[in-house]
Amino acid sequence: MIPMSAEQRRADDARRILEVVRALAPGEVLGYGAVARRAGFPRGARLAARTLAANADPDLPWHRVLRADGRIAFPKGSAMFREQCRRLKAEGVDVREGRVRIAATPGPYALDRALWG
DNA sequence: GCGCTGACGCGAT
DNA sequence: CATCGCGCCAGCG
Repeated sequence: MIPMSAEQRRADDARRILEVVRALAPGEVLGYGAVARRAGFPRGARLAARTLAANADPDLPWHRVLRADGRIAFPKGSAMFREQCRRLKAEGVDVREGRVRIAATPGPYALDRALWG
């Protein structure tokens, strides 16, 4: 095993998380924990959140990541909250009261296709 | 090392 | 449903 500095490890973890987020198709939403699982971090919900918070890539579809219960993670009414709402609606996602009805989400997607698919 | 904090999750109430 | 509590993981003072 080649030793990796803590800094390199963080960068690598972030890269893996971002890779999963970038793979999300328009209208496909996923929870932070689900994103982390796909990236190989069984209990990395917070890692996913941190990674998105630090991200600067303007092309990253960060708005497709929600909390496990389908609600937007930002405080209701905040600038980020409104921005995420706007972006989701812009791609046809049904957002009501800052939350997405996962079960009713159209397309072949669901919240991580029932969390494990 | 210690405690607090957060774009979290989940079961219990 | 809405809340609470507690677990979890990193980062930071």
